[in-house]
Amino acid sequence: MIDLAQLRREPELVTAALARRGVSSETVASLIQSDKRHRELMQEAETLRARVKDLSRQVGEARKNKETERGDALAEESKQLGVQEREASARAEELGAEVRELHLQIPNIPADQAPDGLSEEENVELRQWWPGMDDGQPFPTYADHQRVAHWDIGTELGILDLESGARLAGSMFPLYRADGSRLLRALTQFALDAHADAYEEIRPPSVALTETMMSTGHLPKSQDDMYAVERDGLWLIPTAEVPLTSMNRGEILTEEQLPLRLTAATQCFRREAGAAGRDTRGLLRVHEFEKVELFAYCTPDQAEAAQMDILTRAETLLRRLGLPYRVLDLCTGDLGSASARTFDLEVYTPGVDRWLEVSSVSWFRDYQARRANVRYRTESGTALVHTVNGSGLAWARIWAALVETYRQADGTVVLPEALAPYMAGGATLRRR
RNA sequence: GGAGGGAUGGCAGAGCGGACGAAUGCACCGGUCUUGAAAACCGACGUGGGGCAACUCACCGUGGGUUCAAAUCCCACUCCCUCCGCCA
Repeated sequence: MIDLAQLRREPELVTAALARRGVSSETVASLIQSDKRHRELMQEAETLRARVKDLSRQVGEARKNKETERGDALAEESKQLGVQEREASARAEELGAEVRELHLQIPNIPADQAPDGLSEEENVELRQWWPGMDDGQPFPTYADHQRVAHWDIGTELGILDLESGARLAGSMFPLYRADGSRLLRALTQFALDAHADAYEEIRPPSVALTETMMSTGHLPKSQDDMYAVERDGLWLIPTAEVPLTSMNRGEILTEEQLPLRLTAATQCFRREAGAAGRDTRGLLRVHEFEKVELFAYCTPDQAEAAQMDILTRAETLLRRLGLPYRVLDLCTGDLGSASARTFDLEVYTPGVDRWLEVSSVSWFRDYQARRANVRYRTESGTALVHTVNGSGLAWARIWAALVETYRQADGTVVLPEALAPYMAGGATLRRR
């Protein structure tokens, strides 16, 4: 949620900033309007409430002094006022709900540095990297044996079984087997080890309460993209960002605890409603995937460095895996609604000849913290923390990139050095 | 799933219809004393909302209810503890 106090203080500035990401001034104006009216009604109700409390006190006093008649009269007066107070409170509450609803719908204010734009076409590519680039070599050229889609390689080597996955859970639920399954496990291990120096490893539940989903902004907005376990009021997490952001919900941290950095490997579940059909073959887009997430609560001053650290770590993993990638600075129109600034990492996959998003590194300012009510103690009181997060990395697409990039002429896949320690059965994937 | 007990400020813990936003102890912070520290003493000491301010409202697990008045009474739920059952 954006800061209502700021909206009241500098409405033009906020309106202009939100316009950069396509929020109409009418939307903002209606929130300002409702908020104002809400405060008026609230004051009205509170004044009445104060009078009821005062009269009640007097009733007690009168009765204590055995002034029965005066007590009864005061009680009666208070009772009348109570009726008015309840009405006023109900009106205020009604408008409060309206304000909240409008408030929840307003996306975050984009960072000044975020490039302007309306859609993903206007994202800015900051840089590319590929093996050998630092030695002045050109972007790799790929042989024919590398121009094979991962779903074909997977079937050929018996390491990816999409048919079985579909039989068990429906389409877009991949089933990995043999070396393919082990590769997935190796990747998680590889990444968690790489982040262990600065990030506490967390193994959170894979489901979350509605309340928890609310605090990250996934609900109610993205309800249709989430799997629900309705009977128990639970949702399958779409990313570890959900549990990590809410871990300290409602708490006040000390400044020494910050930046509080966490990492977690979890399954991620996404319904991808409406996405079926296009761009969904193989592992391009799946309902369940494994991901290592990096996350930090920090002070506003630490936020930029914290975001850069996550971006650097994600990039480092890609470099160690020897996979070409590019970094995009998302334009205002393509930012996730809670984000102030986001960098996407896209890996190049030669078999399907595409750039696939494998990480999205975002700075949320205090937008999520306000909803989750996570604060830290400052000299003069408390302040909301900033949150940043990003994947490091999402494995389904990395899996695809690896098998396509490292496919040999003989059809086997020879994995990069970095993974060797984690592939007990050998770094060469072959049919067994 | 069954029976019982519990949930109050950073922690411990009292309060069980009327000035309770809440005793007390500990912790933390400021001060006195001291060469310095400890001890002792004095003081401050929850969070959030509204208001220029005086001030005011909300919050004692959560949500409802009773009452002139609820931390306190009633109902439902959640979580924790003990015991029983089931179980990876």
